[in-house]
Amino acid sequence: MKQDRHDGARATVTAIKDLILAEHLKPGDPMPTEAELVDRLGVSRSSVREAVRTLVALDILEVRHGTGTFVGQLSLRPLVEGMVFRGVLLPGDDLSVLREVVEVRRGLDLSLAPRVVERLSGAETDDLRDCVEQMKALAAQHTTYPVQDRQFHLNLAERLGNALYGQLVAAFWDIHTTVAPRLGVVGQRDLDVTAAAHGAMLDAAVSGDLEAYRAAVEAHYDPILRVLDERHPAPVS
Amino acid sequence: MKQDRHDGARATVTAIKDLILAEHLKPGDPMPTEAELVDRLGVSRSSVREAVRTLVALDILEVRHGTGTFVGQLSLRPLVEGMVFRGVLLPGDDLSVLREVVEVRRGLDLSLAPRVVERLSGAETDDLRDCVEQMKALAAQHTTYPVQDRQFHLNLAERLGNALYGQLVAAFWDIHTTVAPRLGVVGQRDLDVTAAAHGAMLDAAVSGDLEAYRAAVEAHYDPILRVLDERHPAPVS
DNA sequence: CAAAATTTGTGCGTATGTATA
DNA sequence: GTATACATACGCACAAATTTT
Repeated sequence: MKQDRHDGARATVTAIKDLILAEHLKPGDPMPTEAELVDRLGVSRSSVREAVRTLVALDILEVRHGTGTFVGQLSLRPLVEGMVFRGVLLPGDDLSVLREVVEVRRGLDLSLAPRVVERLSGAETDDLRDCVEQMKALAAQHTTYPVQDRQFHLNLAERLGNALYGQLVAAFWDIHTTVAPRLGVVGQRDLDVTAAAHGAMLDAAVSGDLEAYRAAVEAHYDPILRVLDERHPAPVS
Repeated sequence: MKQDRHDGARATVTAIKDLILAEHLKPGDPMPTEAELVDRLGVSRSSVREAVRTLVALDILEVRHGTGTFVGQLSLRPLVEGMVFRGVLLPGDDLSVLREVVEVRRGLDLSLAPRVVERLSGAETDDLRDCVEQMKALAAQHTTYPVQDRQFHLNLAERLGNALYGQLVAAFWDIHTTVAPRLGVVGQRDLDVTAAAHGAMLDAAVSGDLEAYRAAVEAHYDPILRVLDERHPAPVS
């Protein structure tokens, strides 16, 4: 080892990670107690606790008060937390961070288009159909539908055989919907347009029309991008 | 408030975040000292330190020993660290995590294709040309070229007017190149193919040929995906 | 160059809150 | 309800790194 006695912080973090790998622990498995980690790693309680804090922040560990420490779910929650803070800290004159997030969301959906169409053409789509119907009904009452919106994109991503894609879609959905209200971007007026866009995406996908699906995705993100344009001209067309 | 005296951990984290927002601090700005945070937040030094650890893990804070604490760069480093650990912890029988990462990289590049072609057609591309030439030269000597590879994708993303896209591309490049060696995925035999694919991407972009660019992106990721296929059949075509 | 001041890093003891048996 | 095990919080003392005097 390069550092036996010193540099406890970083060394302890990697030591705990190595321990997880060496014991072949999986998400949800129990970790040794703090006291046992102190013994096995040869560092103080403070160092162990601070290292555990670091790993909890990354969702590599999970601590349940009074119960114990467990291997975390390795989710993208750290990405969401960091990007949300970035969004509110660096709004920019043109809400640039929020714009970039929306553009990434559109890019993710567009890059998934071929697979979505392939998977959904002629398939069972009751869950997605339900989401769209609820959205349209709520839009008619001038009510927002965040739950249905998120569920729609999640159900879509779940059918692709790539869990990471689904988690990225969900993560940027979370970032978007958390940052937008804090910056005063509401966009309540386009509820009908957005609900209809979801329906168009679904219709295009089940009928196997790739280009129509791509167009529907564009229409889905058009309202929010126009709201951002009203505040400041887009840096790109 | 539900927790006035207790729950110092989470409360202190948000208190520090609120402090950054209230003072309008930007990345790189100095933070109050630990002692001052103890006074202002009314919690113990241990709590402050653990909260700071959490924020350092998210790159919201940065600590320099003996100097002080500063606002962090809010980068995607936490995403990289988490995904790398996920990649080595959950390799799966089919190296599924690595496959998903590569597929996301391809998706990002494909979704950027229209913009790249628009921006590069007839533009100055000396830096990108240099990268490709160096790659080809190194490939001829059967040498890997990770630096040139990363630089190519970064230079590409930098021209798009969306910093987040560039950081995502760089982050998943880092994840890919960190995880692949640990799982024994080398792919040294396809150095020529990959170098040529970069050249083809550049040629297609400057000539404004969107479809040729898309094809070159596919060719770029084809070698690594074939290597993954050899170990286990792909879950999707 | 050297000493002092400042700031973060580490270790340890103790008291308290919380979940489980 | 009680006991036990565990995590959480606090405070102090000292070590290490950096900047300033």
